[in-house]
Amino acid sequence: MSVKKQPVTASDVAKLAGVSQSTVSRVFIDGSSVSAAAREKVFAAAKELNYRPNAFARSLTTNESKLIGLVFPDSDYPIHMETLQLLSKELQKNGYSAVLIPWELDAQQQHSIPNIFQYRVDGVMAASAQFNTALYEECQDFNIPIVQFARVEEGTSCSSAISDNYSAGKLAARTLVERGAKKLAYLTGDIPSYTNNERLEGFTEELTDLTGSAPREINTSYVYEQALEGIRAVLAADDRPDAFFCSTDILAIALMDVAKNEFGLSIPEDFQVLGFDDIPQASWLGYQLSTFKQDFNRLAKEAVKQLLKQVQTDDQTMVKLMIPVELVERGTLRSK
Amino acid sequence: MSVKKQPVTASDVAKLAGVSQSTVSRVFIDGSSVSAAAREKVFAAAKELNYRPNAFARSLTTNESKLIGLVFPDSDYPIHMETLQLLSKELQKNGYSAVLIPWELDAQQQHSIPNIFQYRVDGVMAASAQFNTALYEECQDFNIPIVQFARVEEGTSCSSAISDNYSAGKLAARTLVERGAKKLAYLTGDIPSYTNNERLEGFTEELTDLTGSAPREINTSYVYEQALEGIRAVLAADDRPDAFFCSTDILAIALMDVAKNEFGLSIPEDFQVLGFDDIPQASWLGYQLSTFKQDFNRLAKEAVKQLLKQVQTDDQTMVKLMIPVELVERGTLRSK
DNA sequence: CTGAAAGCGCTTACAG
DNA sequence: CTGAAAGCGCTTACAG
Repeated sequence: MSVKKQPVTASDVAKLAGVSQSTVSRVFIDGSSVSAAAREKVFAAAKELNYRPNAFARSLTTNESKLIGLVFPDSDYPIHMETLQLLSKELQKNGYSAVLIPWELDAQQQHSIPNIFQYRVDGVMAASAQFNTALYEECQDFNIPIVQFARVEEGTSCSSAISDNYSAGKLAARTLVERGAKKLAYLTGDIPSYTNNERLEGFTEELTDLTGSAPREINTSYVYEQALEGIRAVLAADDRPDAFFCSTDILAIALMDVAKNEFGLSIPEDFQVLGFDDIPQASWLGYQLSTFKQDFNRLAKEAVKQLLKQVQTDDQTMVKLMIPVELVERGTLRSK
Repeated sequence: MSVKKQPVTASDVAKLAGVSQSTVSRVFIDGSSVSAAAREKVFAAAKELNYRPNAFARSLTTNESKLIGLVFPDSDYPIHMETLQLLSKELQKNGYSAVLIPWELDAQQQHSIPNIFQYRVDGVMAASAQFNTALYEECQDFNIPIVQFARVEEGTSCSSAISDNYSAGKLAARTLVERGAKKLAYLTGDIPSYTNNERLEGFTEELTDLTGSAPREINTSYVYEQALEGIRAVLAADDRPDAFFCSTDILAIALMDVAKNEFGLSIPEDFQVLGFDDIPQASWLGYQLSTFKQDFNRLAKEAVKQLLKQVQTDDQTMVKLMIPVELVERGTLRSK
């Protein structure tokens, strides 16, 4: 074992400061009654000894760890890194730290999820696209609040902070119709999700209201390479849509890539495209994709706020926070 | 405060199993001597009560937390998410968990780094592009091993696992010259880094050996949007290079984007391009970028292995692990 | 192999 | 405001 420097404890500080250990402890607890004089002496001693309260010892008595388990996004989808930053910083701001819970566990490893609970996280933020049932049940068992970030798993009861996908869908329909689209399609991946359904529902309802007919729904894969084939089929057919609302920017980009590179088509002349997410690539020179931007900053703030509320109070009311989405116009829509 | 269920402790399990609390404890420690009979009884009781050893209590006595602080990548660079997954899973595999240390802290927040040390992480993995001096000093003070992932900060003494940038640079020069390039350039960003220097050095040395002259060095920004202007200037000038070795794929893509979209140039006809990283976009239809692929899987494995070695033994020898890089040929190089 | 007991570094009533 | 003491849930010599 490594020769770890003997850590300095509250008692060491107490000795140097000439006060009791209890007093040292109080100095580091907000709202404790300590005289200014004692406080000074303790701070001085603590600084000299480079003292840090031991969070483990603390949580042993307080029964709260100030640790939040973070189930983080699985794919390398371009915005996830930012999301993680936001979430982590927001937690930090509130005095909490994030412990990573790797989402991908095979059957044999399933038992390692419980391991995370050896650390007694106060709450769990689920930001992964996959939803881990074992994790969910474990949280239920231990009465640990869990909130879902930018996702909703149906059939579970946890709070969530998500973008207003339904309204985005409606706005997409309205916008595309306004710009003269006649044959609209909704291009999406292969994994069903609540957020995707909401978006499709909004899109369909609004379009039906406006034109009397529903959009064509095209299912392919969320993975660029695997989406290509399906897209080729759609573009090659006679009934090619003249407007696509894509459920991710990656899909929109895959669509544009095959349209331009393999079919010699122009956008928005041959068809209009609307994406979703506003990933960095959406603004690249070759794409200039019009898309919906999710307010991840606000999503993170709200999600953390809600989680901490559930952690710190008895109020376990499940709430679904809806954050508006913004249409970012670039070059893949016709002008009005 | 929330009504947290009273957690079940080793004593509860002991009572139910009809053994002492010490025995329960031993059952959950690998290598302790416990009779098979006792072990069975304890497991049964633990299962029934849904018992999880409290890691905080444990680390209070063992003086090790099995927690690794993870300073994670700052940008939304497309491969970082994968890296995080790999690192986190590798740690998990070894019985450790990762606590996030947000890298971006303004002056006022600098004190929040020390806070992370209230959790007594056993080691720190620095995977961020930025290097936080406060963190580094804190680690030194507390004698906490730190290893750098895919980066090296000069003037500090910590181990690191990085790609063999020097050899990649040499191979880039050799390859480009082989393919007939005469006017070679090295296109890079604005933030100097050890890894970038190594790559440039390899590139320069090999090129000088081969042709007698050094490459032209072009500095712009690592951010797509901000790189555009500099690239335009280079492409507009008379002395346009006929081959670019780019220090990131993002730069290579920005270069190709302006070349095609604004100058009507073709690649590799008008010039050849070699990237670095092999981000997902490199294989997109519109790019087909030839590039160097870093072996992040191996980097993660080695980095974790090294960190845990330093955590668990007295051997604090600083090592710099060099992982080979692979050239992925796609469409931006001429044929031999 | 196993139990009783001390101790890890804190917080928190309880007295004063 | 402050100190002495109990207690949080474990691990680990120490005896047996």
